[in-house]
Amino acid sequence: MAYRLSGDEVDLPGFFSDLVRCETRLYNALNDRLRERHGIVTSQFEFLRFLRDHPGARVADIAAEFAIGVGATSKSADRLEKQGWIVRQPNPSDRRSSLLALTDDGSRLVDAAERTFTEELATLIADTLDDSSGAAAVRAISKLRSVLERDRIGMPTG
Amino acid sequence: MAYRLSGDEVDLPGFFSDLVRCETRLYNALNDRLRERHGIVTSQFEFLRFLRDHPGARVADIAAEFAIGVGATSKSADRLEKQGWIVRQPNPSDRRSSLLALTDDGSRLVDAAERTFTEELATLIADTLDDSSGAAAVRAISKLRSVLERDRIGMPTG
DNA sequence: TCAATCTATATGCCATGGCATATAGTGTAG
DNA sequence: CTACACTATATGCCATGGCATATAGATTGA
Repeated sequence: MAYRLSGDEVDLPGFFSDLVRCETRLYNALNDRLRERHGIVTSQFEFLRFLRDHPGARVADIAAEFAIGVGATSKSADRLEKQGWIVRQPNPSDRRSSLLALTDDGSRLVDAAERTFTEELATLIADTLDDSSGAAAVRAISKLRSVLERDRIGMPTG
Repeated sequence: MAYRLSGDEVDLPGFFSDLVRCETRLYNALNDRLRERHGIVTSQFEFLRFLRDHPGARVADIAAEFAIGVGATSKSADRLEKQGWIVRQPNPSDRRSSLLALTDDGSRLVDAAERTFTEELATLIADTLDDSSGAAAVRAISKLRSVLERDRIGMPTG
């Protein structure tokens, strides 16, 4: 026991519950606001924002980013394309895949939705995280994400 | 600006992305392991564990705990009941609702699954969170959950 | 009492995601 | 060149959850 000096052992199942509950409630609250103001939900906003920041991404790139299956990503792209917010452009270097890009409408939508998203998120969590413990939490979650991504934890099969 | 002394301002959208990505990957990884060993997924494990720790809970209690709709909760209970892991017992003080409880099979299942869950979770995150920043993160997420629940943020309508 | 109202749950329809599989296109060994 | 393995995406079926609505039971005010 000489090497177990810290009092930092944590209740991991309790932490996991807290993490999931926070995520659910924040997602729900952001959904409500984005739906009411822009007719989209948070997952769609995240998809569009990623595409704005990574133009020409392929379906597989998006699936990897969000740790969802490529099938689900393809269907999600179908729906956004049907709404006229994104387009599939032929990929000159590989005809199996398409390069995805925002339309002008999609571009306007994501910029407007981002303002709502940022504002709502600030009202939801800024006060609670605005101390040194909050800053530590932000760093720790960022590190956890890096580790999970590095080790390719929790990638769906399809 | 005299009162803005700290350098702790955080990138809230970045934090939200990290939080969601962690949750997704952890949930996926736990799903894989629980499915392979016990034939259930994480949401079912959480439902059963809550019922073990709150015997006689009603559908509405479970919906509130997990911040999901009562309709979804009712359907989830249907599926668990069909598997023989829970039962709906008549509520003597209100015939509109039932008191939910684990069967013996459900009880055995949740205990076995809990061992898998705890073990897998430790493998996934113990190392990363085992420092003072991790402990701070655990406290901050716990506090955030409390605030969100206190303010009833992100409760679905139905 | 009893009508109006409220509450708890169940159910239907829709959207989304997982997983399995199909299909088209790529790369490669020979 | 060409068969064979591999890869990227699309699609079908299923499970799950949101939201709207239906229904039974509880509550309340006159």
